[in-house]
Amino acid sequence: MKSEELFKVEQEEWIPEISLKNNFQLADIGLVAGVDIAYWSEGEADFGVCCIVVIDYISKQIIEEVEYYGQIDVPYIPGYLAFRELPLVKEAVKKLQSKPDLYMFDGNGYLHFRKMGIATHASFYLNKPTIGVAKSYLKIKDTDFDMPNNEVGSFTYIKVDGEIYGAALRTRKDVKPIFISCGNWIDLETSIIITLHFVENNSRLPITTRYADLATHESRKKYS
DNA sequence: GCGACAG
DNA sequence: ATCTTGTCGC
Repeated sequence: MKSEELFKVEQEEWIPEISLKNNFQLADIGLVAGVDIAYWSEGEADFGVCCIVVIDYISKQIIEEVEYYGQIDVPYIPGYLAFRELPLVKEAVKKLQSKPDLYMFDGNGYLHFRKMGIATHASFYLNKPTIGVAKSYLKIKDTDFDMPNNEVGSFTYIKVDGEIYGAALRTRKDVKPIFISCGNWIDLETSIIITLHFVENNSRLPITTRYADLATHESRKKYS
């Protein structure tokens, strides 16, 4: 499916259904936050720093940036990313002065073998809609994804046992797709529209996630 | 035991 | 995620 078609249905006949699935109206989205974490180690101890970058949906200007770093004592286990990263995320969120209407995570939401990736898990602490934006594919029950066409905005649904878990989205031509899934209180189509809205010409990632990623790299230099 | 494996 | 040089391309 192409993004132009998505926009069309989003603004026409799908609106009633969308409004049942989202707990908000797209037009009411003002501030969107990008969340990411970078790691380093000191001897035997592992440390991480979480950065949150808040961006205005319309102007795409950065409204606020916060960071929080600390020791990490939970190992990375595929499927359990939230338990490793959320402690830092929660502390970073406490430092926010602004109130984001939506959060975008580096990782999956519903596209997860227990339908509970970090984006979904985090939503219960944030009480805000969340979107999962992953750079690589987390395979669920031997389900491979279909490669979307090589055209900006093209995507393919990822179905497991007939149920849609997420989408492989081509955000830039000639560049690998990224994997979008619902975190919570938002539907997949709206998640894709918002993601594409924040993609610019220098990265396949939306600037929310991209800026948060760059910020963590800068923060790490200070602390390590 | 072997392979796969978001970040 | 992180360790890292050069290199191909817009």
